[in-house]
Amino acid sequence: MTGRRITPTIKDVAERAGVSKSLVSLVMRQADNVSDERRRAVLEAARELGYRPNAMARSLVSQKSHVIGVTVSDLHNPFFTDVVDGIASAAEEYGYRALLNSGDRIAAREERAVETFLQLRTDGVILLGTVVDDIAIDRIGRETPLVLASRASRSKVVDSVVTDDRAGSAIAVGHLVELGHRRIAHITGGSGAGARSRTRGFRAAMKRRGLADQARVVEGDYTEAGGIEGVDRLLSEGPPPTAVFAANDQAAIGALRALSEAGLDVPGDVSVVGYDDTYLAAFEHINLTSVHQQRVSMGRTALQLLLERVDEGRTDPRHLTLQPALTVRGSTAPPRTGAG
Amino acid sequence: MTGRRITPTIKDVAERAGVSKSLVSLVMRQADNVSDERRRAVLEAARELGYRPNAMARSLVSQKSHVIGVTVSDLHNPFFTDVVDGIASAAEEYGYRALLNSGDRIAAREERAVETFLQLRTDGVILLGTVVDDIAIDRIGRETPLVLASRASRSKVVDSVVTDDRAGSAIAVGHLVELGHRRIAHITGGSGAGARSRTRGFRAAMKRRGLADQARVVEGDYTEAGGIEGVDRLLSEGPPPTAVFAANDQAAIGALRALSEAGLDVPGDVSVVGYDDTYLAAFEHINLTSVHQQRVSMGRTALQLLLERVDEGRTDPRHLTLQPALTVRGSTAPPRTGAG
DNA sequence: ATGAAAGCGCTAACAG
DNA sequence: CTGTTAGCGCTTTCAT
Repeated sequence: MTGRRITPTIKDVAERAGVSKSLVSLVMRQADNVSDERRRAVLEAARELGYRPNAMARSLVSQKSHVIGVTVSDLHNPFFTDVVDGIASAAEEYGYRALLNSGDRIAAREERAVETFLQLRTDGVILLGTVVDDIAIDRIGRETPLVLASRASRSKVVDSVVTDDRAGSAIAVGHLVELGHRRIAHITGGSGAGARSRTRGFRAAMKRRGLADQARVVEGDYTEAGGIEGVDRLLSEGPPPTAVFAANDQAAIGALRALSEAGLDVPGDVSVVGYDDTYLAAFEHINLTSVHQQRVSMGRTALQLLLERVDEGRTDPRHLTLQPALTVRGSTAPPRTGAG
Repeated sequence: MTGRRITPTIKDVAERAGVSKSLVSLVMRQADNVSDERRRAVLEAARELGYRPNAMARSLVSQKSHVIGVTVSDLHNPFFTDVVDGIASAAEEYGYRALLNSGDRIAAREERAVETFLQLRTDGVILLGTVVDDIAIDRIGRETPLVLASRASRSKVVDSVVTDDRAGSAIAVGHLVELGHRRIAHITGGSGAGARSRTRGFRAAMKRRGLADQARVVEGDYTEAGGIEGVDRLLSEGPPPTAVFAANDQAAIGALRALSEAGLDVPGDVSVVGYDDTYLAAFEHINLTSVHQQRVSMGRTALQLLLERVDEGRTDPRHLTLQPALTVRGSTAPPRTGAG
């Protein structure tokens, strides 16, 4: 046990069972055209030796690893980990294995992770919430089957699946307007993923409802601090809004905090809507109405798109859009009478 | 471009550069005993062809993958993702690559993830917050270099690195007692990882300070709901505590919620301390005093332990303990005069 | 400094 | 149904 761990090979099993390597190979791959007697012998020898097929050797010859690589731009973002769940569970169903690598929001790190997957000859790659640019994406897409999750694209060589963020904003605005709100402010997500679409969606929705002049937009950055600053700015300039729509939950939580520090009640004085419907929003302590994305579906869809390329050889690009929904919680209510 | 992607091999590069495969191999591995002229030729051919060494073929012969497998019991737990950061960054420094696989708190899934790594012949495995039992751990430890992170162990065949949870509880109690609290309650983490140690640490610390009779313990389960129930029970039975020490941040947040619903002010009426110091605790909206674990260090340490086995051939077990600290925020303060 | 040959552990025709 | 023969793409002696 203290000596060098020696891993048995197919040859060891063959010798022990008194058969050829091919026979062992067949048995290990559950081929049906093997006599019961030999099969039993092989299985027993394998068990006794603690034999485990070497996946590398196997992939080397079969030119297939049944492994797909996934880079996650930010493992700390609960949104992404839900998407990962979808990817992993779908992969398992289809007989694949998803291996993760975190990029920490740094393009160079993500590219290195991709390089690892390419050298490992994974069957395909999913880039989740990637921050690498379109040029790099196309370059990678020409090297391996590639799909983008939660990252819009019009590439001709890769697939993508995203949530319709403009629609998400429209739903949020719709909810607030139906409650009776008119003076609605929006805290943006700055240059974050999907932030621009969410802001465009907000503006368009307000305009569509004839409230363009009531719409106020302040810059944020998808962080709690950004949400706090955003509300501070909104309260110091002009009449306070009766509702705030933040570009993500973190910013919405910052808004909650700033509003409460300003002595304003949520949802009594001001309603707040977040985006992403992360588990943070569901905390009873926070209880935030939020735009929900189909996270698990996004993951499953990404994997399915990838396998269309890997297993079925599709090469023309597909760009899918998932529809968001609204999870209504306690942070939204009609405005105080006469205040709207 | 639409045809089958054909990946160039070392042979293609050799032919193009007009040299032998061995020469290309040497150049790709930055060997120094190669003439500048040939080296340039090889490098150029490789670039033109878009050659990328096949890591599988390489590992197959060198018996080394430079990849280590990491199973994370719960990717959604921010504590674990920080540990992963530590593992990944240390791995990179030492020339290794960490590949992740989530276990979703299900032993069978974790074991399957491990099986994948074993078949892939990764150089070693780290089990983070694993839920698999000691028997399985020893079995795996006999198959591959293995270290446990955030999971105590006395195994003779694997290493482990954990936080001293009893000390963590002692620090929390010490902080509260120094503020003047005496009637201190504890909400446990049920059967969760480390929960028992935290509770034992709480009891021991209270006893050491002569407050054994003031200590109240209610069962929880590391969730927000558990924290809410815990506080409800504390408030309905006997005199309310002036301080609550929850076994993790989630439960503490539940406690915060229940206390505010009961009309009690934090920290005015009741102080609250959490455990793990996750980013949740740092939200200004939550602002929770919490016991901090050295998460990134834990990850780095786990990787270093693993490499001692992989690179240096160590086989005797090492079990390390990291010391916790307290991050003081706004949820703790002296009790109201005369209330303690 | 460079090349030829052998082989890592496995699968895939091809015979029989 | 089973064994033989070639490789998969690479590293590694061993010559030269």
